Amino acid sequence: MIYNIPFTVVKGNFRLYYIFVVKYIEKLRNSGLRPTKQRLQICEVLFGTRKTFHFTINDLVKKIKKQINNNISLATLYNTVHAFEKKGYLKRIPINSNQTYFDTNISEHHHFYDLKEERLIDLENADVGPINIKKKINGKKIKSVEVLVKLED
Amino acid sequence: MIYNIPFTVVKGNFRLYYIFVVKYIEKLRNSGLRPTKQRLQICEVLFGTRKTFHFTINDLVKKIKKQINNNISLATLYNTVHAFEKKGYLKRIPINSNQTYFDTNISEHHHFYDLKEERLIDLENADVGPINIKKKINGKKIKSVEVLVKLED
DNA sequence: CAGCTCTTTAGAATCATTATAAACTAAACA
DNA sequence: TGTTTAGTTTATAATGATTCTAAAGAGCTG
Repeated sequence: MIYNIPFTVVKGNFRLYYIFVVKYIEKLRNSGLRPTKQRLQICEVLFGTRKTFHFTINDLVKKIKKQINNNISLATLYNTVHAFEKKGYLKRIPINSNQTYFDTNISEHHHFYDLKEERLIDLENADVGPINIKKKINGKKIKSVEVLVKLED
Repeated sequence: MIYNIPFTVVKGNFRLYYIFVVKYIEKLRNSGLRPTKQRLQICEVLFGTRKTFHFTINDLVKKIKKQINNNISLATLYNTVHAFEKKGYLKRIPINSNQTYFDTNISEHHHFYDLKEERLIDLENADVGPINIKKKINGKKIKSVEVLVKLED
């Protein structure tokens, strides 16, 4: 299959880049999302690094501005992040904050929240013993179990 | 000590009422908060029932309107709820929502969140097996461990 | 009662998020 | 390849929870 890459590569290794972009195109098509220029650029920023990370929409705005030679409207960032969340490519982190936090680490895991520094830290599943929920609510099943560990000095 | 109750009792048993109000006056004074008419009325709504409950500021507005023969400004509700949270009389529930949820149950416990009905349900500590956090962050200590169990049909 | 500080208040301001509706574009089809 | 269709992007407006402001009110101490 021939892929029509919807934007030009400004710098870097085109071949490698092409492979990555094709991967995202497949991913998006497979989940019924059209691989637009904006979505591919957002994929690159969110999923193009080895390390996973936490971010708010505001953080993403800054990352896009820094990494991409193009502006993406705020509405598109919201739409895309929400679409990715719905498809399971991102997770929303349950924490009280004026902004919503998302996580590119979609594995089952938990979080530390450093109250002083207002910083989230991953807590892998292996770092938390098994959690046994004894109570049952009839007609309902458990979709997820999320642990937030607040830290102080 | 003589207490000057800063508002009149509209209906009900005055004697019993007086005892409750005095209890709240002590509570507030002991934590450095002046026992104002508004704070006592809010105490009544939040702590005057046997059962604990979850609420948003918006819920509280409705409860106040229904139960108290007096209007309390929105700013005061925010101020008071935040003051009570700071003193440990209320807990903020870590959940993603456009509104902040508070809990009058300040015991160590967790929550179910019914995604379909958008409803919080208490999960007492005894309903959850012990949680063992194996990872340590140096210089930091654990302040709280909160579990959110999401439910689906 | 006087003086002081804390509290309440209405209304304005802020800020994240969502809605709108017009322009745009990927995909399907002729 | 051009046309059609449905999904997307965009600037901008609207919404809504929360916070700010500063002036008036009310506990508290002496």
